[in-house]
Amino acid sequence: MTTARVRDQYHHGDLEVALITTARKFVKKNGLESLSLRQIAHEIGVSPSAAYHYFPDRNSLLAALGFSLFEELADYQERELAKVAGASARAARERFRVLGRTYFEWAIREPHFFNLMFSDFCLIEFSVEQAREENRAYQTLIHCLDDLVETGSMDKKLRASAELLSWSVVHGTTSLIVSGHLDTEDFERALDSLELALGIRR
Amino acid sequence: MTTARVRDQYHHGDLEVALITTARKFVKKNGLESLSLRQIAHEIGVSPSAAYHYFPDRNSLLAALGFSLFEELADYQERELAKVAGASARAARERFRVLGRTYFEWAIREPHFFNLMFSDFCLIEFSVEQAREENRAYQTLIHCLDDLVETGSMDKKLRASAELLSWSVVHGTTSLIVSGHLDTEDFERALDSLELALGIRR
DNA sequence: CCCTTATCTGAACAATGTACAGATCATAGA
DNA sequence: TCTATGATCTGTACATTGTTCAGATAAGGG
Repeated sequence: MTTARVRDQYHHGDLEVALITTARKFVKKNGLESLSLRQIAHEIGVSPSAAYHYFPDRNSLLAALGFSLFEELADYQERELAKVAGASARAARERFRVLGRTYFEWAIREPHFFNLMFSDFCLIEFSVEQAREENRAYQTLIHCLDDLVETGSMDKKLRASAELLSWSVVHGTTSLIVSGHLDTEDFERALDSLELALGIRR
Repeated sequence: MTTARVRDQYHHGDLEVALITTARKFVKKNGLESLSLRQIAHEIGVSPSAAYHYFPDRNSLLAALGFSLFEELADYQERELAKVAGASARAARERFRVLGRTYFEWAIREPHFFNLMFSDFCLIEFSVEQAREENRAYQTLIHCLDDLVETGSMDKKLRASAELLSWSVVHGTTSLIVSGHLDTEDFERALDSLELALGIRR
């Protein structure tokens, strides 16, 4: 009785998460620019100024949403990685590609999310918390590269370069494709080139 | 007498470029979000609706600005590249780094410009014209890579991968640094790794 | 010199972010 | 169980924004 689909209580009960959830829905559909606090409030069935009890301004709501999206991405990646567990060289190589592909596919499926995550909005609040979240993905990458070395699938000499290079290539192509400067099929090509350059794949 | 610093004529004479120039100034200082057509018009000394004779809406002005920024970047890169002309292997390698560094430094010096260039605003109008502008930079890269192969500074086998990989790494690290996910010094490290991976440098 | 056309003005409108004073409720303490 | 305190939300208000449109103004060709 405390929560209600159509507002029938003076107190919402879960307004903070409702704000983020609804913001998520709007950003997903129309991107950042058109996002309106008033529309969100209206959708939830709450007054325009209610949001200011949880967020100092519109930017902060966007930042909070961005933060939650980093979590979502990391969750998604870990879920997909679990599907190709295994100690074999083949599994290690597959995990490397899956790690890149999930990043890319996430961005392609929800370009507005990707744009938000790397926009100005996600610069202020993020430092410790975001770093922690991102480290989750980064640690996964490190682990993945170590597996490649251990199974003899990657040139050991390039191991030190591999982290930064992999992340840059994956993020770079993704960003360029999302912004329309490269074609979709370029991603797999870039992944191939990356593997070749890192000495991965027999 | 046709142009005037302080408006004293009914007709401005050069309103279209004045709009872009002034927009450039505002974006440079405060980024995209805060850009206001009314402020621009006020700064120029013209009525708020005057802009609509040249641009259908605010987005189009931003797109036009973005387009001109791609030109600026290409100009800047070509200017810097000219400083390290030469047929030697050393010169070719230096050009490769300069090409990356100018991209990066441009973005670091004017992050708001970089954000605009790869934002949603620059997706609509750009297809033919932007492609041409970007090809200017891309052709430069191709030429640069060919020089590396010719002077024996790059593994020929990796030549095919090099274009996409180089652009992705340079754009990727730049984007991640501008958005605060990597540190500034990571760029040169990434460039080193890229060269190593491509077999460049003795 | 007039008249057509490009250029710009002025007033208007709806929507937005945000501030603030007050209403409403939930709950801890009596 | 009653009450007061604090958290939560409303209502109103304001300045600013993008955008529209009818009309004023100027430039330039016939």
